[in-house]
Amino acid sequence: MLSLSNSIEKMLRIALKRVCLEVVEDSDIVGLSLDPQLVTASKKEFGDFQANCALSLAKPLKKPPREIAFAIVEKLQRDDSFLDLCEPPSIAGPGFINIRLRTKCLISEFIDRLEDKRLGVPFVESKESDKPIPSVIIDFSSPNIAKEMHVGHLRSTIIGDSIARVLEFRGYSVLRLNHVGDWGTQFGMLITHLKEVAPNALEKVNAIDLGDLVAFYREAKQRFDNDLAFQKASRDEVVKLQSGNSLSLKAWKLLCDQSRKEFQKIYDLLDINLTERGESFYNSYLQGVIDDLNDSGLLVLDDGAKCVFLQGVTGKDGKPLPVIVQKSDGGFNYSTTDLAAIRYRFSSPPDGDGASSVIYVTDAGQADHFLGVFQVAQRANWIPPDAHVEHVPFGLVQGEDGKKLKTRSGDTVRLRDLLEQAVTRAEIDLRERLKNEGRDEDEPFIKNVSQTVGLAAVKYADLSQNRITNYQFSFDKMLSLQGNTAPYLLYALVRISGIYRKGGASTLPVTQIQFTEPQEWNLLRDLLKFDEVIFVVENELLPNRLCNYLFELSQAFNRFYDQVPVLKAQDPQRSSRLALCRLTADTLSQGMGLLGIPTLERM
RNA sequence: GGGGCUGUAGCUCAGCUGGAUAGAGCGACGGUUUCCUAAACCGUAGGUCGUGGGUUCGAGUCCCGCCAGCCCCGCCA
Repeated sequence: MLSLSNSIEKMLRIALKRVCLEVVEDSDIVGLSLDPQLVTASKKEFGDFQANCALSLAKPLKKPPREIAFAIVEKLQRDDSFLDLCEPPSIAGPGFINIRLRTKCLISEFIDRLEDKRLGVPFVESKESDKPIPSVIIDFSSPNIAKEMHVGHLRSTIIGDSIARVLEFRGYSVLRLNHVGDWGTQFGMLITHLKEVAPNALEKVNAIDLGDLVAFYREAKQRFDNDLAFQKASRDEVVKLQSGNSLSLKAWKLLCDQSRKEFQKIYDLLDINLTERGESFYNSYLQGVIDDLNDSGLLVLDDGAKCVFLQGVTGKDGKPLPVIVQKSDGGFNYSTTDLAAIRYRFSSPPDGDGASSVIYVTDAGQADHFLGVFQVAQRANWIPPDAHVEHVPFGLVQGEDGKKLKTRSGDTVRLRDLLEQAVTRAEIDLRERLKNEGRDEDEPFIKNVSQTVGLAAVKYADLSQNRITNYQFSFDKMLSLQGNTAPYLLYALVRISGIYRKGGASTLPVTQIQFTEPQEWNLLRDLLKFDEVIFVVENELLPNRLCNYLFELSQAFNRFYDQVPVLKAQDPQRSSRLALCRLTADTLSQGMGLLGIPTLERM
């Protein structure tokens, strides 16, 4: 309904301007807001839209708001194009203008949707016709080599994936980058440990399976924390690695390959596509970052470290905080890498991606870091004028005790186990239900439904919450099959499939569509809001808005399904309702697809 | 000490440029099945929107103070 509300807004704007001109002089109108303040009606009883402008204009126009509203409505009632779309508007309360779309208008929108594979969502256009479609880089997931993926990665991974899917659907050219932690000081201890524990691994190919990487990492970390000689060896190893020592590189590669295999299992399970481009990719660009910063006069040597001091960000003593780009020992750190990445991503090919927008999906704890890095990049002129860079933060994953789940030293829920458990619990639940209902299903069906439901539940639980707030991790809630959960949405689709299985074929042309029940109109109105929701998700990068919408849509459908017969109805109701079911199914599966959740015909 | 985020029903959370009587879900209580999958639907109960000011015709939403929780704060990422 985006195009409809845009049209109505234009008509309102014209009416509003005329009303204002009757009251004030031409020269005074510039100071007035001519925004009709058209929004979705706050309650269904009020209609489809409401215009709130009369209230805020009361003071400047020195007239009661209801009088202004009345004048606007009067103008609208003389506008044939408006009356073609809407019922005569009404005034309510202190001066709200309530607008209700004509049923023929809703039905014609509905018919358009039925034939539109994109469900009313337009393709993105470049601002200038000669320019290519904007390309967006989404940096998400980004686990660390030699560590297991845990719940924290889950958030970044599925939120990032969903945002990517929405932008792809809109037609952006999207590059999904997995900025894996495949470089840095932790490799010193890992390689040192590897060399001691499994020296053979470096001689032959595939000589060793590292097995549990978490255990391996823990062992190395523990030795690093407690053994001074090991610490020294680790630090030396970092230098060797960074200077390109072949044995060190081999060990490094071994660790990366092993991790990559583990990550890929999770990505396959979750159906996540990513292009791996780890931190190490930017190694050859790090010195360029320093040189560039030096040339632009931003670089300051402080306490032996090369820094850029931030503007407007002060620490203790009120002094500006630095971003350290080269440590006093000559080594680079994560800020250097992130800066190199920004520079590369915005630079034109071949030594860059030429992105018009870069989005980072990481936890909110990194907000300060990114703020600093973005500022430096800005001041170094690495971000083109039309381009933008954005940090999309999300809250912590907390346990049921409300405390952060540990990530560094053990006691982390492994993502693999978590997903497995979700699927197992879905399976137990399914088998129980089959038993209770006396249904007999084969094993492939049970396995497929369990996996789909289990994984969907995990994804949806995370996505359906506003990402800014902390996420309270709870197996029970995540896997609960009632309420605002993935299974509820999946079930609505299953019901629709059921109707088609029982012989639901439309027998009348769409021109005969008509609706009579309030449940039908409610469902129809919800269906037509899909394009607006996608617009919001694209702009706010909040997948939970889409979840909310899909939940409300499912509720509207379930009420319809419960109270209005489809197959038993006579035409034209029967065909009309079948069409409604079809669009509901299309919208739900499209919407869930954008959340990265596959759907089912039966469950 | 400085900065960021959060504080809405017993619990988990929505609340879109400030707008009409603050909404869901779970849990609790009660009802619905000759009918397309009851993983559903309908109803009841439950709120000084952390707190005190301010701006405004109008504040959960904007501004300031305070309280509480969590996170971050120069050579880890």
